[in-house]
Amino acid sequence: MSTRVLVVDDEEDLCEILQFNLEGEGYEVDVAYSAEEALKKDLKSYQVILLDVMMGKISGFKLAKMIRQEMKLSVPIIFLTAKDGENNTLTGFSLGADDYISKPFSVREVIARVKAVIQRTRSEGGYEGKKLTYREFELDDAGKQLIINKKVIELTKKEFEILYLLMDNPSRVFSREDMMNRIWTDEVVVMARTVDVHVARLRKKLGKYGHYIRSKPGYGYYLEHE
Amino acid sequence: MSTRVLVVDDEEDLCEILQFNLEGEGYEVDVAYSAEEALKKDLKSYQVILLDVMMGKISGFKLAKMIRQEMKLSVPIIFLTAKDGENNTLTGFSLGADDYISKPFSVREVIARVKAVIQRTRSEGGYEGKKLTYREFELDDAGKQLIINKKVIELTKKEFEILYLLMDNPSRVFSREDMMNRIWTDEVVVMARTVDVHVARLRKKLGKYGHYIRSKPGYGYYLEHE
DNA sequence: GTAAAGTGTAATCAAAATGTAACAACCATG
DNA sequence: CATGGTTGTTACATTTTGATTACACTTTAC
Repeated sequence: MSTRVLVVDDEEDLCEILQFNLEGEGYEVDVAYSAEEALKKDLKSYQVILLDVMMGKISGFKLAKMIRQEMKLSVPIIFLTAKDGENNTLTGFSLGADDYISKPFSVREVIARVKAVIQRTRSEGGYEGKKLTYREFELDDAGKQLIINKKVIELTKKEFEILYLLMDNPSRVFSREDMMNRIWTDEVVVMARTVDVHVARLRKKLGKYGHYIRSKPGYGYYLEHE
Repeated sequence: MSTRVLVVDDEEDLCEILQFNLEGEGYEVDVAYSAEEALKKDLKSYQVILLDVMMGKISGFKLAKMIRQEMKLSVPIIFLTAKDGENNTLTGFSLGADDYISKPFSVREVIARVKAVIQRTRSEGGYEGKKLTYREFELDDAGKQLIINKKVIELTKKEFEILYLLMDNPSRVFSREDMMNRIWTDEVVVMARTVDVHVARLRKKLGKYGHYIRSKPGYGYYLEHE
């Protein structure tokens, strides 16, 4: 799942710069030039909202309050304020809070914040401690390990990601391309056969359960129906 | 009883951001844009007061003195100070269990402090000597030391914090970023490799138990399953 | 049944991640 | 203003993982 970010600011230049850079980081970026425009979006579909405090009729604060109080959304919000701070190097931390950045800010800084916020919400919400199960498999996301009948099986990152994908959507067939898109970042391009090799290694580690992962010739891989 | 917080600062944006975020944390937040305005409030009804040092006619310090000496209140005060190079004119300032944060700060930091202060005043008297154990490790939070088979091992602060984090969540994998965020809270940014070095030093002190701390390539560090 | 396409997997080399010593900066303390 | 302890960074050694290729084997299409 790609991470979606919404930028709400009436300065078009700024929006473009942010959009360009955040997209460069692999985020899917949407832009709104006013609070009204932002309200037309499906706000709950974003992982982070960057919000200018000073804007046309409806201020960023009002919008934030609407988002929180009326729409009852808990999307993390990062405020952009015009008060110029000097050098904001920042890394504070506390769970569940929004944040603010003073203009002028460096793009680097914004990206750092966005990453931090996403990181935080990831490890906070249902993501942490998430355990996927399929037959005798128990995939422990926090521990990045697989447990089969109380036995721990260590997986490499790629193996973990492949198994995670499959167990998250059992009985769905994933083409090699699907997997490449989901598991490998855009900059990295690998051969389709590479997927096969990883699946083979994963199967080997699964021992007698290896055949739970099945291949459908011409289509891809999937988990056998329970 | 809900926890009441008063924010006193002449920067309206900042006040709003703090109010918004603290309310998001479940606090009841009141705002005053000047010392005079603050004095009209029922100051003893707050559990914490966030106070800007630099403000109009009456400075934050003066207000604090009035609160402490004339009104004889012991409400915890957290000062917000403008960060200037030759700081520490503050260190001599000991009006009790107060705290101060330099601007520019991150909202997360403020919230963390507020939580800490409230926590502290709540559990006053009852000393919290939390002890974590994992296999033959016994981590004494009060003494900030590790005991293995009756033997005391002195740890540096960072070592202690890393071990504490791991022992508090055994078998969970912490990325270097996780650790940086949790352990280097203040406005310090360190390289990810710095975490590695600390882990290495910690392992060395743990001697033959060093391998209890394991690394998972691509993910981070965790405590070996017992 | 046979050819073509698709898949399984061992072996190999390259790349990434980790372990750690060494050094420099920092800081509290006497 | 030395001093020892702590901390952050770098550089290099080592380990682990990852990508590709080659060849054996299976499935599919006709």
